[in-house]
Amino acid sequence: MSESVGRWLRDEIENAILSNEFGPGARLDETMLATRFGVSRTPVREALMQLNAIGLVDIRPRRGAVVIDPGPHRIYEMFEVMAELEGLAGSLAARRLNEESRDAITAAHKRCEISAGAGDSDGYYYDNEAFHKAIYAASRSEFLEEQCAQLHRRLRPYRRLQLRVRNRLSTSFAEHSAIVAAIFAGDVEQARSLLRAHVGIQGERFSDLVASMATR
Amino acid sequence: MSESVGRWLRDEIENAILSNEFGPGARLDETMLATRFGVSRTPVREALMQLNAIGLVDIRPRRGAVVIDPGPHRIYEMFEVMAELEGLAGSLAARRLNEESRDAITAAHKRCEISAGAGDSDGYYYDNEAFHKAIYAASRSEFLEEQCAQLHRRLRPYRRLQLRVRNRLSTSFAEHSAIVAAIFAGDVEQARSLLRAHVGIQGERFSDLVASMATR
DNA sequence: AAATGCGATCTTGTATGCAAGATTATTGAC
DNA sequence: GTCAATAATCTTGCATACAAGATCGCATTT
Repeated sequence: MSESVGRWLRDEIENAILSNEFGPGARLDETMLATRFGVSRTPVREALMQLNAIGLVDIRPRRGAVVIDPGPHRIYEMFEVMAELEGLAGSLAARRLNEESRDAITAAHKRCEISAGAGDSDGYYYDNEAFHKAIYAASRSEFLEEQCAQLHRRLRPYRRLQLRVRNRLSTSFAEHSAIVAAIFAGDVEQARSLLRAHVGIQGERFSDLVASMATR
Repeated sequence: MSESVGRWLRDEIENAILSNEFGPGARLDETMLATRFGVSRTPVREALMQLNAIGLVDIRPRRGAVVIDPGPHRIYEMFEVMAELEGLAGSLAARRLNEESRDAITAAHKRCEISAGAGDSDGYYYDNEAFHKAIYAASRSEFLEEQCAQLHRRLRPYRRLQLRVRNRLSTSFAEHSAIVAAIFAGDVEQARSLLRAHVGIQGERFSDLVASMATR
């Protein structure tokens, strides 16, 4: 609570959305949220506007805010863009690698190896996140890093769903190893295409997942 | 004024920033803005938060909002990402082209030809914008289209600066022609690399421009 | 019985008020 | 004369109040 109430509320509501407590299509009543969090409507409105700007909620004038439902197709589009941005990050990382970035990537990769070996799906989920963040940072492009982190965050729930798929952990880790090798070898184009494929496949697998769920 | 005051204010302040009336680093005093536009502080605050989310202003708790000064290096980073996204849009356009998109691109390209031939820098500026928007739309990826449009908008002022450079109009138009040919031929990789180069070069030229201005 | 019009109620959008932190000016000491 | 500390002022952040549009329900009509 050391920060302003508005920012705190934004994170709080964002988490509630990402953890599916407020599912897609849910109405976000200002008064309801205000009483729930014990604040007035003003900071609630501010939080909602920020979530609107991020793309998590839709605000229609005089009609309130609702949680956006991206739908499988749009989620696939988001993975497509994510793949491209990660590919760029990987290529820049391969070109500009320094010792600090190299160590950070190595450490994150090691942690992934441990959790993947243990079959710890939740653990791998977090370590995987750190691994990708290390690559963003290694690109040495602050803007790209921010864009990647933001999109990564929005895709979080779907990636989580994704890792539950059988054998995905070891496949993902094997891909990581190849990516690390390419970056460390300074192979710009290889790093780009491997990362693009790594993320892109996630998107495709995701839509498979959704499709299989929908037909049931 | 049919819309809400908040949205109107957001556009108003955004324009003031993009047209350099509020230059980089300028303090955006809430009360000042409120009296200037004849409204209360509440909608001003909302507008500022939206601009903060877009990335145009920086809001530090209890210390007010200031117009962000990206600096040449960060602007170059933004062009770098823009190049990648446009490349993706171009490749998707080449793969998914339909008659409607084809006509839209052709029409926009024709308008560019006319204004470029007339040496009309301002006219070309708008037609060029429409041309790129036509390619975003042709990608048939709504998410990508939105991302491109948003970044394109943020880079607007710098691109404008850019077109003043000598011979840039005819060079740009020639590049457009090659891009259109690649997309219409369905050459996915060619469309991607041409667009990437087209935008990327803008970024490089921009930093040249800034560097030459800075040394004076 | 279904549909449409009217009114009550609820929700959002904007304004204003008040408290707390930040900035600035003034005063005092060295 | 300069630096530091304290007080006054200003600005932001949150809460509350009020107005206007949207939603929902009821009644009336066809």
